Amino acid sequence: MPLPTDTVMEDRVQDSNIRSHDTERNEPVRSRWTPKPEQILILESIFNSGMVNPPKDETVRIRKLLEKFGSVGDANVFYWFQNRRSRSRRRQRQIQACLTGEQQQEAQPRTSTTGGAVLYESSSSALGFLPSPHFAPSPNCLFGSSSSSGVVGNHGHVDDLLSFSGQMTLPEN
Amino acid sequence: MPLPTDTVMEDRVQDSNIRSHDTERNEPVRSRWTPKPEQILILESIFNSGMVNPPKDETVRIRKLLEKFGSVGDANVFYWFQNRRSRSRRRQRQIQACLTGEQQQEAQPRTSTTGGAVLYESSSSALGFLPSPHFAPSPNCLFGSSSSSGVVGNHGHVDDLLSFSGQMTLPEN
DNA sequence: CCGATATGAATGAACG
DNA sequence: CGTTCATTCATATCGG
Repeated sequence: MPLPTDTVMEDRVQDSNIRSHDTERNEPVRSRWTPKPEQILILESIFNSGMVNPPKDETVRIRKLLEKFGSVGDANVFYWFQNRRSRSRRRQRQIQACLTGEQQQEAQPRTSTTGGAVLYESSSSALGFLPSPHFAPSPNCLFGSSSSSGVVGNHGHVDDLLSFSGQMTLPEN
Repeated sequence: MPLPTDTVMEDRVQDSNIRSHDTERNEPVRSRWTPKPEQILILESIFNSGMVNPPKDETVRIRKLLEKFGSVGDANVFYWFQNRRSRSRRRQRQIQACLTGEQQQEAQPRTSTTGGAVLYESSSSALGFLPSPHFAPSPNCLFGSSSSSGVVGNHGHVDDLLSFSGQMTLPEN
């Protein structure tokens, strides 16, 4: 079937106008985008509907949709889906690893490779996302590691490292 | 002169990070290369100098230069330039798209693909870049903020909001 | 006030 | 070269 293999998306990196102009005095000016409940609802709907990796076109459409409930940029939508995918995946992998650690169950032949062509991952299967709300992290496999410390006073001196050529042109941006 | 020029670039300021990345001696086993500020400066300089696609030879040279400030491989340099180009490109396109809504600007002087040569980007302007901290680059077409939580009177038709199919598994919030 | 967690944003690395 | 994944950083929110 002619899937819109447009695959021309990837639109992140927009200007994150932080604390620019608070349209409303009730707005505590957030530094980063905070999706409103309605927006989250929409996004999750789409994601759970199977569209885990919307093409550029769809991304824009989604953004326009979300915009009705609050300012949002294409990049935000893009990031949201990316993080969502990544997160879901990681969760599953962790859970799997958790189980395999004791069962060593072989049940994942490559996961069909992410780079295959998974544009619309069919969530018809029982997997893809976890319907469970917030299950307590498995106390067995998960371990919090507070890796603090690491104060390093590095940095050498920037000698004459700019001895290339002085063209110094600021092309973009 | 603190003129809010459009001097922008993805300045990621994460100096006060905890687990710093000391190179020699105490390597906290870093999975991927994290360029140090000095290295970034060098790379950025070169890039802004017009050399957006350094040949192998130059890559090696650059790598050796960077090595003075921390471990780095040729591949890292190579990847860095690739990502840099890609990102710059995307930025422009996004900005352009932003403007197209007003000016319908048609311009993309597709730099001739020099095959595998150096390819000095010609989109050079006359300006020196300044390592400015994180700041709002070019605020153009972007959102602002919004509030209105809860039910919103959809003054703009929500179209087929749930045309994707609402399976909503509602997390827990 | 401080620490842990959740999540948006950035970017290095790799795939096609 | 364009797109996607994985890892990391930064900030918000919560809980003590």
